Amino acid sequence: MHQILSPDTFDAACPARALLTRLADKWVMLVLLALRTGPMRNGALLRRIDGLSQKMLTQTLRGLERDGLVLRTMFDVVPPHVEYQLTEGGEEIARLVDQIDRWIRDSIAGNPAAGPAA
Amino acid sequence: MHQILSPDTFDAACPARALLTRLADKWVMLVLLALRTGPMRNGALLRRIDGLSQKMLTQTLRGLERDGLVLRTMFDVVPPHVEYQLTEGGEEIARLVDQIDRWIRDSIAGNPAAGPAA
DNA sequence: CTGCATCCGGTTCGATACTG
DNA sequence: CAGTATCGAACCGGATGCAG
Repeated sequence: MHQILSPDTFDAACPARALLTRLADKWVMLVLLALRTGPMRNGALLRRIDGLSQKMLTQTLRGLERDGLVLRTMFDVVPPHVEYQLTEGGEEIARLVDQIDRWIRDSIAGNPAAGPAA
Repeated sequence: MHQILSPDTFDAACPARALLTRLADKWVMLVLLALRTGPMRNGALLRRIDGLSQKMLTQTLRGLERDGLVLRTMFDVVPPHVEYQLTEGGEEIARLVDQIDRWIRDSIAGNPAAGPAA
């Protein structure tokens, strides 16, 4: 277990680090942000996130599902209709990711030339 | 520019998304967390973050430096002495990353069996 | 519409050896 | 101690084709 304010090493075997590592992925972040506006279908996510392929979307959603951050709801109709939404935990994380995103955008707005650097 | 609460797509060319994407990396997150305790040397970071190679550390630090989140200080002595520390912006981001980390650890502590899922 | 299986090129990454 | 250079292996990720 790694924790701040202690001299502990960040053990690769730590379950918390494993999860953090899974979240540390660009598609994961973008999907979490996208889902903040509400439940969405596969196609909608695909259309909304530029550059995201079907393969990576499915893979990302499955991972988020396994980690309990996203809920998948299947409506048994034809043609198939599937919706994805954030769980409570997912919303918590997504909120924090959004804060990072906001900080970045504010930061860039303030320094149009470069990144966050002065 | 992508932003929450708007129907905008998450444009791959958006500078904010580019930066978010760079932060969405496991070593970046871990290094930011590690540096929260204060300035650190190359070797210390290497020792502290299990599984981190010299190559990836350098690469990660260079990236964070370019984005203005980490400051590199070189003391001109032999043997060489270099210290890395968070900038103001770096601390902001690191704080948010730490909140994600905390949430994860609390969540796991509450549900030892599985992940964040209920 | 949703999603899986396969292929395969590009990138990443770790190990090692070397420099100042 | 800090960092670079090189190389081969592993992984990632997109394209395509197929299925329920």
